[in-house]
Amino acid sequence: MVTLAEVARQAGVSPSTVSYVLSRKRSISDETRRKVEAAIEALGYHPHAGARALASNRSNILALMIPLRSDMYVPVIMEIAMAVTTEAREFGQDVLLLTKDEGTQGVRRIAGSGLADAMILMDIELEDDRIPVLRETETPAVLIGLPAESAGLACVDLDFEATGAACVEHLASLGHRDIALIGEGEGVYQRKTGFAARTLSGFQKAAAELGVRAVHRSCEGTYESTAGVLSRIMEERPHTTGFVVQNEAAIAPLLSLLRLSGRAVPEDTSVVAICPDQVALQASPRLTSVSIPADEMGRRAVRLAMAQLDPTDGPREPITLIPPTLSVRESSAPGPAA
Amino acid sequence: MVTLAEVARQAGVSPSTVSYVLSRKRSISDETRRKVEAAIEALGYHPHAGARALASNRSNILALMIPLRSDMYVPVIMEIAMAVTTEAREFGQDVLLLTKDEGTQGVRRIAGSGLADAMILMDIELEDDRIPVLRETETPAVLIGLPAESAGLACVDLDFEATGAACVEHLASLGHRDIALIGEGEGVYQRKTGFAARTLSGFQKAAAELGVRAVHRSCEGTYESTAGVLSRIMEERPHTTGFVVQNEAAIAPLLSLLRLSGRAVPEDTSVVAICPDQVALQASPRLTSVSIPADEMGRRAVRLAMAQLDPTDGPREPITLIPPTLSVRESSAPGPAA
DNA sequence: ATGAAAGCGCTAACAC
DNA sequence: GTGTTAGCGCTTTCAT
Repeated sequence: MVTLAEVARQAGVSPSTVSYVLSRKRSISDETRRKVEAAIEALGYHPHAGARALASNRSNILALMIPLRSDMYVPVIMEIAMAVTTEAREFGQDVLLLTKDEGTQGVRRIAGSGLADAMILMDIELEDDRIPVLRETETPAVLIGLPAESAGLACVDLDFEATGAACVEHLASLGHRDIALIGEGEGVYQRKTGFAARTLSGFQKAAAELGVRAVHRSCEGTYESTAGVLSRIMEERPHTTGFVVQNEAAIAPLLSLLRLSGRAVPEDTSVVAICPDQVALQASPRLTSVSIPADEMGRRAVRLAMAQLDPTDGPREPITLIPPTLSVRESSAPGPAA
Repeated sequence: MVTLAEVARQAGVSPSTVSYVLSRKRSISDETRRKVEAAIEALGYHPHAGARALASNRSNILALMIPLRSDMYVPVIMEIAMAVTTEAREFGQDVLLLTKDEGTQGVRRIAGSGLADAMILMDIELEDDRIPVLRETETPAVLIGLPAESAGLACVDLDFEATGAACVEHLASLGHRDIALIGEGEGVYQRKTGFAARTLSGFQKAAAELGVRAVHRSCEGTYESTAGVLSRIMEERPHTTGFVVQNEAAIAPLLSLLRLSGRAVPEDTSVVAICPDQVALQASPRLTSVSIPADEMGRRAVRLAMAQLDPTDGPREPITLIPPTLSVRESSAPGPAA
């Protein structure tokens, strides 16, 4: 193993100089810097992570806690994880992957061991039991999602309330008067993950304001359950011409079912999805959608985490709600003339 | 921060004793052990990861390198990552997430810094440039996938050759004489990831042996490309009654298209998928499939990695090919009587 | 069965 | 602009 001391010897300087060349915490003459860099290169030196963590009290690791098996659409989680990892590298940080089933124990372990400098938590429940531990241990942390009580915590999330409203507004502006929200599975609402409820709330408020008749049904996302939900909606509200789909798993079945029942999209029926762009683009027809900005959420989470570690103790903005972006594609068109 | 020294003082023993209680590397009297454990509990002590890594030359971290954006089905990657993480915890290890785009640099960085004790690499290409670096740096490593030259490397993968064959055998045994393989996108074959080619090879050999007419078409997985592939197959081989689908993204479009064209599954046409069980189960009808044993692959990879770290230097088995399991469900049925 | 003490490789005062 | 050196918290000989 190549050590900093060896690099120093090879370069003919002191160990601390090598350290300072690396950390840029003190000015170094060009000549010295060159010698050191040459030695580093020649020896293929990499600082020992553990030694550095011990001496500096900084591990340069961000812990990311993600759901083990989730109701949420897996690609979204994956995209967030990749965004976090990529952005973290920009700050010279690595990412440690933890599963949510480690729960409060996991948070304690990370906080206590100095394994990570900060934590990023996903799948936040309204009354998430990890939050008190975060507060108690004073671990720098960023939540992706919104808990009931977020005081003093950094949070990032899509503005789901505005998202629900945006979908209604789009359909209403096209002249649809009867619309339906095909939501997440029952479990998601009961686990109080917040986002589904917030979408629903925005959906209902906007519908009320715009005078649009709106129904909501939760849906498990299988072909059968989607078929059941769809037929119930069409029985109760035969004039429904607009659908908002929140459960990504239900998208394919819904399109397939509409096609089978002879309702053309977008000629007879409009569909607006809340899903990653990738999903909206690969469907046929390409879907009008509000995208889930997984990449941006992940990157922002990292930046908020880094801000907490930074000495420049700027006032931490408590909650970052990313405004929804609705992209009009091929699945929505003017509805029945009123 | 609670240190081992504080625990020692509180328990009235020496620091080394506390260390030995933790590592179980020396026998400790029951009484001493109890005192130490009580102190640990009372103080909420967690060993400092960096200090431990420095002193022991073991980080208790496994690095997992996964594709950033992949041709492979995302849920499979995710499931492997989760399996690795879960299994790693069983060995007291944590998982560091790296992206494949860090490439050989990433491998060098990890190997040189002692950040991880071993690496697990996914998305292995036939001539993967990370492999020489692994050899050169003598980093303990496990590959999930099969490179062209695997000498001296631990590998885990599904036996895709046998998988392709198993699908053919199943369809042949049901009396299908004309079958088609809807494969991965062109890119996957060209990037030489091996698994797609191995499946094809097994498919073709088995077909030849069993006297079944077989075609293969690559498919990007979008609705349009699936439609194109399907219509071309049906033009060229109108008697095709059996499909094997390897590209998971093509499953939903294929089922939808078959339904539209009036071919009932499984009455008129049989479909066998190569996909995670979860996907096979949520389709309608539930699909006969060879499952991708993501969980088992991840767990085995961890065990192989741990075996390399272990002093008990048992002979390392070079390649672990997991035999395919075909589960008969509702999408396959007897074909045309010959 | 337990203790004392020498590092592990790096950072960051404290010198100059 | 550079060197000297005292730790960081733990593991692990070497003693007893």
